[in-house]
Amino acid sequence: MGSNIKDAAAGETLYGIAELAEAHGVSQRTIRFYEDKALLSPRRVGGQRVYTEADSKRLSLILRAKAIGTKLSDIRTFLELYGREGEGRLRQLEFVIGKTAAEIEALEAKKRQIDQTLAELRIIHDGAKERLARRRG
Amino acid sequence: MGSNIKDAAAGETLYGIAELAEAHGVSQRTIRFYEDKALLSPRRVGGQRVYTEADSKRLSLILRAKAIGTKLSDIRTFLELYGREGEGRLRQLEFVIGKTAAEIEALEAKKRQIDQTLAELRIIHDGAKERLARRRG
DNA sequence: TCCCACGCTGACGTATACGTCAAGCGTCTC
DNA sequence: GAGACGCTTGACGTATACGTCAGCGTGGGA
Repeated sequence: MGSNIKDAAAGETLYGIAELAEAHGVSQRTIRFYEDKALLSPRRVGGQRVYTEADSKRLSLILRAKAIGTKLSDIRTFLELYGREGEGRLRQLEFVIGKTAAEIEALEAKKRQIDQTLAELRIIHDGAKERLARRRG
Repeated sequence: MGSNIKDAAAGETLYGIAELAEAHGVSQRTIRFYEDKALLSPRRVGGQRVYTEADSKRLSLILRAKAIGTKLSDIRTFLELYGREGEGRLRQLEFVIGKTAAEIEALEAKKRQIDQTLAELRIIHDGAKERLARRRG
């Protein structure tokens, strides 16, 4: 039972949209939305979407990128980089190098901002804890 | 002469909305929007908004929080914590401690995600650079 | 004195990221 | 074979974070 599609002829593991949604903790609507945005492009079996392990990992990437505040449109261009990464054309390589460098810099800047905010939060947190302790002590 | 309001009676430095917007690199509309959302509440002088240094710092906080992906509504509750932080009532202290702890944890999780993404990006980046070097070498 | 730059408010528009609802089709089950 | 599910598409709705535009008021310089 479970609707996992594992044919006798041991192919790779495939998933239906319900499973994928469940596994990643997102709604089916969200997954279809990502498909509209060309972030995912599952195979179709009689009209129904069928996802591979690769699709699943891709979705993980998407969700992680989203979690750190990357726009879906940016995520899309990045996934294209991933895809093209294997190709060797010069212009493409330069493009990839530039894009990744820029993104790396942006993320490191974000980390610095987070660190600064963390520092402030800890001051407030620790201060409040101390005052609480004094009141009780 | 810039419209900086510095009266003879050396009070604190005050800013008009244009200056504040310029200084922080945001639009006036954005600043008014934040006021609608109760993130800022400048004094009024004959209907016009007048901002203090404190307002300016507050705006910095808001913008940094936004940059790391915090929703404006969350930023607002956090600014309220900042404000109340001085008070000593027990329930408030506990509230602040809980909220800040949760936020600290969330930010650290975000940092971990960023680190993971950074690692992946560096692999792609370095790989592309290497292939580029080989082609040219 | 007149006019323009600046600021204010309010209404409406836009982009992003989904949620919700309706209607239809295929299949599984009793 | 009749529901009951599950999945599909399409249309419309919603929340967030602003941008844009119109219309009005005010103060200061030519």
